[in-house]
Amino acid sequence: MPVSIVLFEDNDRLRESLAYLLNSDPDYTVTGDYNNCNLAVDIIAELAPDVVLMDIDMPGKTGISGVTMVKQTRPETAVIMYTVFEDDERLFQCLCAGANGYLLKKTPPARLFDAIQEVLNGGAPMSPNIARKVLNSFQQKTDNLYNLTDRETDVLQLLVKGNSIKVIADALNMAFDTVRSHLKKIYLKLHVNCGKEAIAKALNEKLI
Amino acid sequence: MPVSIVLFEDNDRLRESLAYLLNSDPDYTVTGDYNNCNLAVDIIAELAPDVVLMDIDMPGKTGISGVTMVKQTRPETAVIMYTVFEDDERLFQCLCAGANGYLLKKTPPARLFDAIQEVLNGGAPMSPNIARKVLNSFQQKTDNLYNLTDRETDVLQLLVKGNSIKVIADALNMAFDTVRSHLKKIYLKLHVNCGKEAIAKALNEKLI
DNA sequence: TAGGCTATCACTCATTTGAGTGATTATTAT
DNA sequence: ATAATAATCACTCAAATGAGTGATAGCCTA
Repeated sequence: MPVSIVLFEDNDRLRESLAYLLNSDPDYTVTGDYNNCNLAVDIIAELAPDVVLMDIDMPGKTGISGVTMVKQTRPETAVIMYTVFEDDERLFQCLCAGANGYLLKKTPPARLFDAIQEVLNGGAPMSPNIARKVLNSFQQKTDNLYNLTDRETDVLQLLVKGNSIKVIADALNMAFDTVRSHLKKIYLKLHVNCGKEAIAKALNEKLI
Repeated sequence: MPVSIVLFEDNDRLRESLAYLLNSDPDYTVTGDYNNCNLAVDIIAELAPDVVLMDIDMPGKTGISGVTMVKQTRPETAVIMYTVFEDDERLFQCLCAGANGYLLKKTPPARLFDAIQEVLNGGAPMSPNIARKVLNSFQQKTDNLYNLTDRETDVLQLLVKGNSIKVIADALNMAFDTVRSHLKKIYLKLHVNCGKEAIAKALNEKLI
């Protein structure tokens, strides 16, 4: 049985040529193609495709919510984004929504067959730039963006683990009021007003 | 000028056959091969290779600290992990250390040339399983692991942004004491003792 | 050597928070 | 119909925290 594919792509010419290309190989069959993903839930439930190729910028719902809908309806359907966008914002939104691959439209069309095979074999096809961005996102290290001193960093690290001032003081062998003194400077430097905000900022921006 | 490559791999037979394979193509040259990465800093500083192939399990320092050393010494050298390990633990440690690619040893050797080209072109070659794991890591949403109710989730979301009880109460149109009531249940369910710990746990485990 | 930065500690005061206890209402499940 | 759960609100009390102010000592630099 050929691999069944559904396309969501608002550029009619592109969508039709993609369908033509994929259908030209008997191992693949496009069972549906749409210029928006507003009804993605019903479509996916009905067609139950193996693979979805999803554009991002479409009238109505974006491809990002498209991924969410597909995955909620049928998690086993593999979704490959197919878009011109390579900004971090949209990229990571798609990944968080559950995309299984991310190809830029400059990808040579022949590579689509490889990508579909790859995703069916449990892989995650990505354009080179995209893969690099994804890997880079793991390299934390904000080069001490807020100019915290060594001691302030010590205090912040313990604070972020949820320790109270008293415990931090014990752990670092300093007086209770010294910790509070450091905390005040930390809050100033991070532009926050309390420990809770500092923890949130430190974790979100990987300052620790 | 051929692409210069350094190998760190403690299996002598494998290392030698890799070197032989890569040297067989005049576009590539292995300028050094080592059975451990203890002296990686000096080696990289001296040889300044374009690409490093790095094993993980080696006598002395692991390939994980190997990546760190290479990247600290010469960030522009691309490091491709080449290992049998595909556990999340080591994988993400390597990525955080700055690895630019991650290939499993079951990769067909011919694919090494592609991978090296890919990494030189700003890509991030990964074995399919690895790429999938990496993408999956973005799908947060621990399916309500701690059985928080809808309202508790509302409160936690606001808490995590650093809001005070008073602000949360206003935002959710509930009484101050209602928020405190929800917070107590949240702390119970998360097994924490205070808001700071709750924030840390929520962010670390992506509960929100 | 004078000024700046860091690390240290102290004291006050008002606010915030955690913990304990208890209660009402509505919805859901058995 | 009864029990369980969720959501709501109230009150107390002690502890933790933030903000303000100030001080001392060591180190580095201009």
